[in-house]
Amino acid sequence: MQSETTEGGIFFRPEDDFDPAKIFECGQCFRWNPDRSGTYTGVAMGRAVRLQACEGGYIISCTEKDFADIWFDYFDFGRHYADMRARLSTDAYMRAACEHGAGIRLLNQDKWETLCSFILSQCNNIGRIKKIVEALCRAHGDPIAFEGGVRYTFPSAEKLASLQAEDLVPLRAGYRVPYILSAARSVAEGRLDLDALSGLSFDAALHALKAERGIGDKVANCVILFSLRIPEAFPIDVHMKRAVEAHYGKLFDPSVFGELAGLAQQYMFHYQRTGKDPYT
DNA sequence: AAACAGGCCTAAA
DNA sequence: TTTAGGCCTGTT
Repeated sequence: MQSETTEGGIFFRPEDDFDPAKIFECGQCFRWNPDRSGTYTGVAMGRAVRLQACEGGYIISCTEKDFADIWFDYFDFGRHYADMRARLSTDAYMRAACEHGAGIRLLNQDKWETLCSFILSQCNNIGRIKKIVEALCRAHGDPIAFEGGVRYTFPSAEKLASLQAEDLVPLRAGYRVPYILSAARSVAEGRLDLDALSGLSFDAALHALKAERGIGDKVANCVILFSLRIPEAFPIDVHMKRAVEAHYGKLFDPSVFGELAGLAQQYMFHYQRTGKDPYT
């Protein structure tokens, strides 16, 4: 990947798929927002950054060290998405989904933030999830100075574990509050070691996550795919269920996509939500 | 107004 | 093993 220090941050030229709008709006993250010009600002990995398109590439407002140590991996620049799309284009439907989703990348996000955010996501729409997450960060995260204003980090599991349910009433997160507090305590007290999970098999990681209150198949698969980097995770929500059954029937097994299953899911999901699939 | 959201849990077949 | 109803809250 070509990158260099420039005015306002690091200039980089992605080798293949990189469409910020698709990456940030395809439902895998909740803390990136665009302005009118399509420039995104986000808070992730304990930092606030701006990502803007420019002639021939993009500029991200960070140091060279952070680009190498954090953002390269966060944006999954080590994998070749054009190749993976080609390998997933095994039938007319997947070809259409891959083409429609060209530019998507799977982010490698913070494990605890992903776990907590997707617990909050259950039975909620993206707008409300984002509001709840921002309220959580504003109230309990650490402030970061950013472009003359202030942003807030995602609060650590230890921080949340020190709170009571009544402290989180202002989030308006309802019955999900006890779930995130319980998860925070499991992580803070070492019963749930998220870093260790990423070294396990998919089945083992799934089993460990589902042992937590408030974490079922869907949330666990999101955590595994979006933060544990175990690529065969395949989250199935109501939209995915519809897409899968329409094209592959009720007996579909995501393992037919092997290690590309998670990415296949993203393309299918995005196509289902924003594309024009004549069969669903 | 009543139903429904990008699930999960529990109880009951 | 599968299914129904309830759950906080906000929106339609």
